[in-house]
Amino acid sequence: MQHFAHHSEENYLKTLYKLEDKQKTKVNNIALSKALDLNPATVLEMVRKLNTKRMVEILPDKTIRLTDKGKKKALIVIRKHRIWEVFLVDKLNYKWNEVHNLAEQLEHIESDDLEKRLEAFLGFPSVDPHGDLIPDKDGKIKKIKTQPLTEAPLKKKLTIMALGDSSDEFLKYLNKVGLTIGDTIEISDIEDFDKSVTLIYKKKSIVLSNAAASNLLVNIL
Amino acid sequence: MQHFAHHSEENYLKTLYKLEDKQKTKVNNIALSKALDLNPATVLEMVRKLNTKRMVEILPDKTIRLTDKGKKKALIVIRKHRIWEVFLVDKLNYKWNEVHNLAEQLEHIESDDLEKRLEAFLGFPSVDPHGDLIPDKDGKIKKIKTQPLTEAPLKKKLTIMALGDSSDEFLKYLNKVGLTIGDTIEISDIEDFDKSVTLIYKKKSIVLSNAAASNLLVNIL
DNA sequence: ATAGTTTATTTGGGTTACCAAATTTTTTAA
DNA sequence: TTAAAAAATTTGGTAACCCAAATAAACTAT
Repeated sequence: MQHFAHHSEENYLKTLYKLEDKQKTKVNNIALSKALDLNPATVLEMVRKLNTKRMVEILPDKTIRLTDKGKKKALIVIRKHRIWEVFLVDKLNYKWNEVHNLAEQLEHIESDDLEKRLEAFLGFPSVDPHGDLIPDKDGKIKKIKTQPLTEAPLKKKLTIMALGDSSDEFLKYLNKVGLTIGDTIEISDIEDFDKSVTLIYKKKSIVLSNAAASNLLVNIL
Repeated sequence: MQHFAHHSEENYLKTLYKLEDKQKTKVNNIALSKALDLNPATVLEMVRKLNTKRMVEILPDKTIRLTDKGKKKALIVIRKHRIWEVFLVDKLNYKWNEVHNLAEQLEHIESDDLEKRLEAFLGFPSVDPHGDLIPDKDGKIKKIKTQPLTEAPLKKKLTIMALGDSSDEFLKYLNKVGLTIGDTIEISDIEDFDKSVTLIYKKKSIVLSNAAASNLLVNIL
C-alpha cells in the first residue's frame, strides 16, 4: 500500500477548486489537464475515480464540478498550503515568492491537528504572504471586505490584505518603504491638498502618495 | 512521473542505517524486511536497485551494507527527522512521544535549505526530544562524550543529552521534577553523605538522588 | 552427512498514476 | 448541413512499489 495516494488526489481537487473559483466558465477535461500539466486520458481516469468517491460530479455536458465534499477537501489543502507559507515567510525568513514549491509539498502532510497548532503558533493569520485568505478548519472562507487605504477610517488598526496592482515596480516600492501584506497599520492623517496618506507602522511614520495608498487594500480589525 | 519516488528509497536507507548502527550484527534481507514490514521479495528488488545506484553493497555472504553515499543519504534523512521533531516539540508543544509519525512524513520534504533554516530558527539544537544526536548538514555526527550527572563537574553549564534508563517510571519522575532532554543545568552541590545532587535549572534549585542523577547523561557546554 | 529449518530468489500478480496514439463524439463555422 | 476542429474516450502501454507462493540454496543440529 502506498501512503502517497492522497497526494495526487489532493492536487486534482485543489486545482479544480482554483479553476472553478477563478474562471467563472465551466471546467472541462482539457482545461483541467492543462492546469495539471497531465495527459487528458490520465485526468479522465482520475476524475471518474473522484466521481465514484462523490468528490466531483460530471454534468451531462461533461463539465467537471466539485461536490461539497470535494470542495471542502480542496479548501483544507489550500488552508494548509497558506498556513505553511506564512510559517516559511514569518519564521524562516523566506521571501514570499520562494515559498510556493515548499508549501506545495507541506500541504500534503497528514495530521489531525498539525495545521491547527501551526496556525496558533503563527498567531492566527488571516492571509498568506500573497494576501490570499486562509480558510478556517472547516474549509470556510470568511469573506472579509477590503477597501483601498484611501477610503479607510483614520486612527483605526488596519491590516493590509491585498494589493490592487501587483506590478513589479509597486512590489519593489512597497518593499522599499518597508510594508508588506499582513502588516498592521494605522492612518494618522490624510493631507487635504494631495490626498497623500500618512500612516503609522511599528511606531514609525510613513507617507504614501494617494496613488500608492489606493493600491493597498485593507480591512478594519 | 511520480515525485514521491525518493520517499520509499529514503525509508530503506534510513532503516538500513538504524539496523547497522544498533545491531552490530550483519544485516540480511530477512532482517531488513522485518524492520520495514515488507515482503522479502519486495525488499530484495529494492536492495538490488539501490545497489546499482551505489547506495548499498551486497557482500558475498549476502549481507546488505550501506556505502558511504548511502550512509550520507540516510543521515540526511535522520537529520531532517530529528530537526522536525525539535520543531514539533519546542514550537508546537507536542509531547516527545507524539511526534514520530509526523516527523516520519516531514523528513521527506525536498529542499535545498529548509532544514538549515529550520535548524537556525530552533537555535541549532544538538539533540532531538528523545536525546538522539542531530547529524550536521554533511551527515556527520559529532561524537559528543556524555557522562552521568554524578561525574560531571560543579558550577559548569551542562546539557542533558540522554538517559541511562528510559523506563516509564523514570520518565514520569523527570517530568514531575520538571526536567527533560536538552535542558541546560548546573550542579551547585553534591552532598557528601548520600551523593545526592543539587542543581540549578532556570534559577530554581532541584535535588536529585544519586540514583536519579546517575541516570542523566550530560555533556559540558 | 543428512533432515530440517532458515534465508534467498524467482515467478506471476496487483495497484496507482502516468503516457501516446487512435478513435469516437461533439462543437463550430463556413 | 457538412467538413474541420476540438474535446472526450478507448486502447495498449510503462514504471514504481508492493504481494503470495513456489523453488533453490545455505545453514544447523543431531
